[in-house]
This record gives sequence, structure tokens and C-alpha cells, in this order.
Amino acid sequence: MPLDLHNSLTRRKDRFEPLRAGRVGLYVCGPTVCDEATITDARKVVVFDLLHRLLLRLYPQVTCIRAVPDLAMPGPSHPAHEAGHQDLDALGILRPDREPHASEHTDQTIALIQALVDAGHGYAAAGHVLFSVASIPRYGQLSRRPRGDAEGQVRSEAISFKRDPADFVLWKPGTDGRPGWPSPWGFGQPGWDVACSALSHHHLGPTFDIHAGTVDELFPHHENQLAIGRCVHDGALPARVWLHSGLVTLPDDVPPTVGQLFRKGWDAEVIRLTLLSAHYRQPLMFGTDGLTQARATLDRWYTALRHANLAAGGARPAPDQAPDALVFPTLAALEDDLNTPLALSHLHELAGQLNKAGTVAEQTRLAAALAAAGNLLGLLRHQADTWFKTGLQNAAIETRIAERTAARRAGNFAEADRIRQDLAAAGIGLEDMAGTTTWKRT
RNA sequence: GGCGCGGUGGCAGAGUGGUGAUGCAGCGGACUGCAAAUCCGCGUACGGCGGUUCGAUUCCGCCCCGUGCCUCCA
Repeated sequence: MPLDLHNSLTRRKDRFEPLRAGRVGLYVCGPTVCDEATITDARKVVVFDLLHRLLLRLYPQVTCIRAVPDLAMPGPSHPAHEAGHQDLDALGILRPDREPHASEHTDQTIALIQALVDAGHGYAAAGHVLFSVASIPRYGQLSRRPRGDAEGQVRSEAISFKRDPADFVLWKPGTDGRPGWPSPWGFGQPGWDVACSALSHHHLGPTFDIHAGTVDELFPHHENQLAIGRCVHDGALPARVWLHSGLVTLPDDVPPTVGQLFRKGWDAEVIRLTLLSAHYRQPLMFGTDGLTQARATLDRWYTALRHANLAAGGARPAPDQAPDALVFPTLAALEDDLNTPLALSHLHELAGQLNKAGTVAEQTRLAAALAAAGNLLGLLRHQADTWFKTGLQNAAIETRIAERTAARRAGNFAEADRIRQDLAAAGIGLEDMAGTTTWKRT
């Protein structure tokens, strides 16, 4: 089962081959969970979590590193980090193998800067250390940006000690109030780009498989990491595949953080599905309409699963027993550059088949397959009945339903409808099945 | 201005050089005490103008619109 990924370096979809057979290193770059997670952060994290899960399924040994660039507010115990973690865990994110903090790798970062200086790629000037883009043959390879464009030169006058306007900061002198560290070049702090390079180098080595981030980081951040990486490994690329996820547009009707969405009552799976409803490289409009539609979609799938449970006398679907052939189309869609919209269409296909299934055995197979396919995406992790009943006063509702059932049996439909209406007003919808009545929040 | 990315039916959103996914909404039907759920059926969608081609939504050029980056900031 081949995996194809769109590589920003080649600007094509390429067949993925691990550098070392069976072992994959994944580095997720950029600002993550330094504060309460924003929707934009969440998209990146969810998308590359999906990739992480997929890699785990395809390769025996996967190392996922998610960098935390906390130079501005150092320390893994920063309270904001924990809040971010809680939200991300709730979204069903697999914890990366390590989440190195830039603030805890300043020794490695300084060593890396020193190595660059020693090799003639970095130079000190006015308390800074700068990377000399002229010292490598192909700066700009990733972003394909023409060198020396007019405006860049104008802006660079502010830092006139640069040898080349495109040179970027490896170390900068300390400023009052900001965290800093001692170094051979004085007290100060590392540039963001080298810090990330040091993290990936330290945890995954000089060359690893996949470097992932958002498009807005492509230039200059990733370009600079690429340049640094080349210098410490004889010109070889630090990562073979560079992935970029698209940005999120937030309409005014939606709060900017995941935590706020939770507080407004949006379920984690609804948020996750909304984030996966567009292909990861496409721009995503994250609005209430999208959330509403995602919830309707999950309701449809959970309804199918619930009916199958009922038919099977309460048995839950067993995703691990799903026939491979039924799950395969979903997996294949994900292996094709994480084509989540296509994968989701396969879930709909499974749900449709499940709804039409004639026998309990068939329903069991299809329910297992639907759950398994959903799990590939980190979805459908709840028990179906729970999905519809979360947070509600079950006992009281069951009593009312029993009263209504009695009324129906007695032919007192006026009373039955009154109870239905009462419950509907309380946000409870009733569903009369063959021999029983189920309910759900609406 | 430079370098990118995108514009698909009412909405969301894949995909493809030639039988036009999928979901939501809508319309018609089946089922139902009513309803819900479900099932069946229904839609001449590919920003504009040219070009290549037997044939383009899909390839090329130009234009329009939207959006991202253009540096040391996390």
C-alpha cells in the first residue's frame, strides 16, 4: 500500500519512501501550543496527527517530534502549555513521541550556530550572528523566490550590517525584559530558524523523512531551516519531504480558540471532522455552517451504528474485526496525499450500505467497517448511544418514554404526542423503532 | 510590485482529456397512528476570453476575483 505525499520541494505528489526501511521520522514545525490552541494551530496539529496515525499503520517504527518554540515564554511548565494540551488531547491527538522545547535546547542551538560559524556559513556582526546565504549554492530552493527583489532590499536597510539582504539571524543580542541565554556572542537569544533546526537535528538526526508545517511558514522559516540543514550535512537536505497545510479563515461567528469552541458546546469530533472536511492543502473556511454540517454528518454515521447495535441486541461494533476489503477504500484515499474528503465519501458509502443491510451478520460487518474507517480519521470513537445522550438526564427521559409507550399501546395518541412535544421542547427527539423507542438530543 | 495558492451545482467539497464523486439543503415517492430515521428517484456545476485537441472543467496563454508570504516576529 503505497503512500503518496505532495512535496513542496518538488511541487508534486511523490511516492513516499522512508530513508531507512521501516523507520519514519516526522517533524512538525512551528508555533504549537505556546498558548491556548487556536483553530489555525488545531488544523495543523489535526492534519499531521492524521499523518502520524497513518504512518503508524504503515511502518513499524515511527518517531513523531512536535517542536515547541517557546523562546518568548520559556519553560515546559508554562501554564498555557497545559491548557493547550488538554484541548489537543480532547481533539483526539496522539501525543508525539517528544515535544522538545526550544528553551531547553539552547546548548544544542548554540553549538549548531558555532558549527555554522566555524564552517564559514555564519558571521558575527554588531552583536548578532547572521547566516550568510551566499555561502551555499541554492538558497531559495524551497520557496523559489528570486533573490534580491526590490522591496526586500529596501527593508534590509534597517539591518545594514548584513552582508546580503537575505542573510538571516542566528543569534541576536538580548533585549530588556525578554528571556535570554549566555553565549560566545554575548547574552541574547537564538533565532527561531536555527532553534528549530537544532531541535530536529537533535531528535531526528541530520536527515529525516518528513518536515511538516503550515504554508505561511514556508518562507522564510522553512527555507532557512533547509539552508542550515544543508550546511551541517554536506549539502544534503535535512528532510526529504516538506509538507505544508493550508490556512484557516475564521468568520466572525466563530471564536478563535479551540477552548472557546468547547465552551460553546461544540464536540471535539465535530471540530475534528470540520478541520478534515477539506483537503489539508486547501484553504479552509471554518464557520458555524461547517460545524453544523459536520455534526449532521456525525449524527448520520452514529445513527447507522446505533441502529446496527440495536439490531444486534446491543452488541458494539468491533473495528478490529472489520473486513479489510471494506476499510481499504478509506485507507487508500488517505494514502493518496491525505485525501480526507474522498475518505469521508467512503464513510458515507459504508453508512449507506449499513442502513440497507438485511441481516444482522451483514450489519455487524458493516458497522465494524464504518467504525474502523472512522477510526482511521480519529473519528467515531464514541459508542453510538452515548453520542446521542451525552450530558442529559437519562432516567427522567426514560420514564417519560415509558409513559408515552403505555399511552400509545392504549391508543391514546393525544397523550403520546403531548409527551413527544414536551420532550421536543426540551431538545429531545424520539425515534419509534420496530419494537422500541430511542431518543437523542437534537 | 515580486513569488505562490485557489475560484466546481443553493451550500460544503473531491476528481478527471471523452460514461460529470460525496454530503447538506430542495423537490417527488416509499415507510410511519403522527413523527423521526432510513430507502428509492430528481439537478445539462466546473470565474472570463482565447489557444492546443476529434473532444477541455481537466493542458497552455492572458484577464478578473479571493487569499498567503515577501525576514529575523513568535
